[in-house]
Amino acid sequence: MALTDDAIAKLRSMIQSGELPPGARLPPEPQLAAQMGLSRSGVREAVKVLESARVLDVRRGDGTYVTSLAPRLLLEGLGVAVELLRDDTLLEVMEVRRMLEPVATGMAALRMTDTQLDELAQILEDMRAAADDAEKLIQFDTAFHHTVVATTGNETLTSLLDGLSSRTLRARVWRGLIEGNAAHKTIDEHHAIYLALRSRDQLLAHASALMHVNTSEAWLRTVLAAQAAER
Amino acid sequence: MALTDDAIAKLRSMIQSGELPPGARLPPEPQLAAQMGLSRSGVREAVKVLESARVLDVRRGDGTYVTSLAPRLLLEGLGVAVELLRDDTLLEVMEVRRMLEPVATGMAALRMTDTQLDELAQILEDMRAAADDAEKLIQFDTAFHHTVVATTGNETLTSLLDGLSSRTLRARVWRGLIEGNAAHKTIDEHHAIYLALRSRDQLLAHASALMHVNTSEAWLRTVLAAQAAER
DNA sequence: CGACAGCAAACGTCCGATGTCTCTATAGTG
DNA sequence: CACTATAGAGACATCGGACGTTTGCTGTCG
Repeated sequence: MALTDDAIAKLRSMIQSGELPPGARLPPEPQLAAQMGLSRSGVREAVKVLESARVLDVRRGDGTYVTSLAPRLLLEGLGVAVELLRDDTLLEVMEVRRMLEPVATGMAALRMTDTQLDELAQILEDMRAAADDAEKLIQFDTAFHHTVVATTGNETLTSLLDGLSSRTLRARVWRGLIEGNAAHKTIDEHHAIYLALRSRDQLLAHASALMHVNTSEAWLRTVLAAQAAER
Repeated sequence: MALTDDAIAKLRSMIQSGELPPGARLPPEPQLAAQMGLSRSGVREAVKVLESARVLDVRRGDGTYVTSLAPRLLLEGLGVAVELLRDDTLLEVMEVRRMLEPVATGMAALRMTDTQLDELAQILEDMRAAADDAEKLIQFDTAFHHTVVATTGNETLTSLLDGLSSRTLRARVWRGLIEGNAAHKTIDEHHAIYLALRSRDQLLAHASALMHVNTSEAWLRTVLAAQAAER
């Protein structure tokens, strides 16, 4: 096919070139169709694709606008992509986290403010209180890591790591952790990371984060193996 | 809106649940429309979105199929996302590369075969021969880093790093490098990485890769600053 | 047995109509 | 005068059908 894909490419290049800057409003669909030489249907498909990529923001009854193009938006798709990866490639994802998250945590140790540390302490407390509630544990776990990475001030990095730790991936790991009575130990690992961050010790933060991701990876392996055995 | 997005979500969940495994063929569009309770137009938009995300493969005259869902496909979108990032966030991307690529290169040092090393040597030679041809330099530069990272055997990692080093980003850096008469020095950096890999020295590989990314980052800063000054 | 023509199925594209939502300007009201 | 309710215009959402083009298959013919 060509027409619709051409339209997608054309819109993308108009945005990339600055002809359609963030916040700009696109012409109405019929007009856009005329400009690009295809029917409104084709334009709608093209717009829909860019909307799903968070490049365009379609407001019904109003018009279509270019988003802010912030990393947090454009990299959102990474999360859904990871959700669709097959089981055997999840270990690859975990390996990337293992490479990236410790470095990011180490960097966070250098930049974290007292306020942010207190925030972490609060999350840690919540986690302890959540005990065996898998749902809440996952939620606080997500918040913990997000908060740590976010303090690097690098939104791209944060979005990437958020995406790599998709919800279903986290859920699987925690399912294993809880069933294996390792939730408590894992919460302690978070505490260790917290302590390293509070002492602004980059190396220790790096090491504790690596230990932690390693634990997650191990449990993911367990869960995947158990699941494979079921068949 | 709801109908089309519901359809997207429904298709995605059918794929994620394994109801539509890789390679599976979807029902024809009209039938799909009936199943999901919307018109063919809506189905087409949904399919188009998933096709652009490399989740579905639409073959005209034949039918629509689920792709292999390989990381290389699903993470392809990262590249186009990075292409659309605004200039001020490119430095964030570079910072992520700076964190990830050295680790990956270090890992490659442990796993690289002699054949792969020879391949690298060839690329290096090509690079030297390309001299001032920016186009070729970019191409060989891309090949060099891709080859190194690919030897980690981690397709997810490879796709991520490929995506982070988008073509336009590379092009900008090299433009700066050439205009600044630093192309030769940069090629030497590649040589240093190569030597570290050949001696299977993980730490040295890590260090040389960091030095190299750092150089790229510095030139990106220069290019961005020069561009900002133009206005 | 192989090549070719024809057919059926499926996607690509277009068109026009109608529904629904938003924004805005206007008229009305206290 | 300020505020509110409302009517209308504009824009996207969805639908239904029609027609073109491509692909894969199949049955026939040499």
